[in-house]
Amino acid sequence: MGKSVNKVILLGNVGKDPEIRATAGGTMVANFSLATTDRVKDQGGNWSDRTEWHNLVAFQRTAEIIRDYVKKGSKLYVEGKIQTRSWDDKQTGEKKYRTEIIINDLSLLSGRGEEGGGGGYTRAASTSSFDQRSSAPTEDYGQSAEITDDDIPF
Amino acid sequence: MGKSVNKVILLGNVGKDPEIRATAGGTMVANFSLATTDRVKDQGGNWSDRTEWHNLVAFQRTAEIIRDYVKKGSKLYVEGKIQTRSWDDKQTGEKKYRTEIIINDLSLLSGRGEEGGGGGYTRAASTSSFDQRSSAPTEDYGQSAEITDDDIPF
Amino acid sequence: MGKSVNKVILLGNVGKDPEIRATAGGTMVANFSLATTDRVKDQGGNWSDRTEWHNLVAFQRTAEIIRDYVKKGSKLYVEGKIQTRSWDDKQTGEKKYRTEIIINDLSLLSGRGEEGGGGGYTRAASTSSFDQRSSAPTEDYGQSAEITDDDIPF
Amino acid sequence: MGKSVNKVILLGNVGKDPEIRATAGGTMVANFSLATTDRVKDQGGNWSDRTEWHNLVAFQRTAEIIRDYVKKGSKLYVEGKIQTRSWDDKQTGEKKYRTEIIINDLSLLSGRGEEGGGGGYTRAASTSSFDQRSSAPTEDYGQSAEITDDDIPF
DNA sequence: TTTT
DNA sequence: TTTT
Repeated sequence: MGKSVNKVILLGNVGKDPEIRATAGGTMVANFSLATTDRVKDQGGNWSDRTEWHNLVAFQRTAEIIRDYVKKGSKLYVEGKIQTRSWDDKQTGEKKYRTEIIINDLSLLSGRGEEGGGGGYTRAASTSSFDQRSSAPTEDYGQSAEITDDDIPF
Repeated sequence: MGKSVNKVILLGNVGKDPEIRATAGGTMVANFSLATTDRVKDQGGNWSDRTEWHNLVAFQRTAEIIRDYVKKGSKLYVEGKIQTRSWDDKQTGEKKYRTEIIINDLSLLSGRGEEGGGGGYTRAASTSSFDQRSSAPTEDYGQSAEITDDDIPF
Repeated sequence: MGKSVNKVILLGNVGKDPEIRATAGGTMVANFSLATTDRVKDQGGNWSDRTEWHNLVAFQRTAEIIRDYVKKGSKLYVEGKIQTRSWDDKQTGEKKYRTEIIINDLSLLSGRGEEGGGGGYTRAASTSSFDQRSSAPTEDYGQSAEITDDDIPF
Repeated sequence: MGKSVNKVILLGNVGKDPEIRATAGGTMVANFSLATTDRVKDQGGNWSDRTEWHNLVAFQRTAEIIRDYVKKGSKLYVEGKIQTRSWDDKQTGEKKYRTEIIINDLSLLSGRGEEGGGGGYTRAASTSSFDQRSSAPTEDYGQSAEITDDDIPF
């Protein structure tokens, strides 16, 4: 039949310091919210910003990275999937839903203030780096490779 | 500061025929659910499928395309963004949330039964098609371009 | 510092039957081309289609799946990363480049003719499926959850 | 038939100050290279970094943004599509290929040194911001909404 | 609750 | 050519 795809890409800012817990079974869990902001036209036709808050969840090793490096205000790139959990509210007996993004991969782009533009989580920087190409491809194409109006795709 | 990113990519099957409406202001709206299925390990360590239902919403021209071509069972590729709306429940007075995917782009991959593997919505098939290259690039590289163990990135 | 991201998403049709090989080291490799088609405005201001051919490469288990299920004409969803290899042309002594998409994940959306709209590679369909919700969320929200003009994000 | 998809997502660092030109037809064009770095296992089984250089191209308004805000060292998030141009080399008569990423959308994440962690290109910050939800969803779910081992998707 |  |  072919697999399905459920993929989310977010780039935004963390709203609060993450909450770190462990389940009864001992799995590390990190919970936090991430804001993305959209420019939208409101009813009056004016542009304004609309902030969307996403509930993010990470497990195990990723949860540990979040515990160690992610704070309120951190700018984050996240890849994940959408998952909606449901339960019956004890008070009202109603079914309730909560949609969360389960993080598969993340990249810390910056933190607040003291962290400046860096301070990431990459463990044990590698010592050797091998590029297969010695020179930049930018240099090595002739006159004929220049983009002309014919190449413009619109 | 840099913009934020809120992007969703889904590939799955439509749960029911879409509901098509217009708002009071006359904007066409399409609502439907899309299932994606994940292979997960359950508590017993066995693999099983977990189906996730996503609430999709489309507006205007995209809503019309959905009205005309999308049915229960259709396989769809969708690009969109996550949006959570909230309101106060009239009965209980509680705040309720509903997370939806606002569709930006979609591709109909197949319908049910009679539509076989085709029958999409692309309007007015183009008559001319210009490929810049006449043959598949697969052919045109020499012996030295073959992948060797050194090229394997793992 | 934060990791970087190199991600490609393609949905298109396979140009020829894949070539399957093994490296000297015994790693299975699959090579094939995939076409995606863009609608672009040409110099005369007319809309036309521009087909882009991508060089895809897969290794190991993914290469085996491709060997078994992917054919000329197959419609495929692919996730991967961009990689450019280079070598010195034996004839001219020039540096040559070849950009390829290394497949990380794929979904077979249909095959040619006889396969109709299905016949994928998912092994051993699962017998149990647990949805946390029994019905489509589309049903279960009240009047107040309906989208109004105020909810439209443009 | 359904449309195809050709989408690239990159997050990396700019290798040199962009080159800004205009075509004969007056279209603004920006060219630059972006590095992404992958952690790969080499032949000896050791982890090392492999840097991939991508050729990026932007047109019109996006080219102007790049001219004004993107520099050598800038960290960038980019969305685009893959395009391979070809031409006949005047010297050797051989067919040559150059694969480029045509930028559709970008987000400046930071520059070097003096730019600190900000200084983006978003024009005319909006004055009003309307969130539909007054309080964080993080707070407002009961005990039963907590993630347990049953909720963990692996 | 974030960020500019 | 970048970045840590």
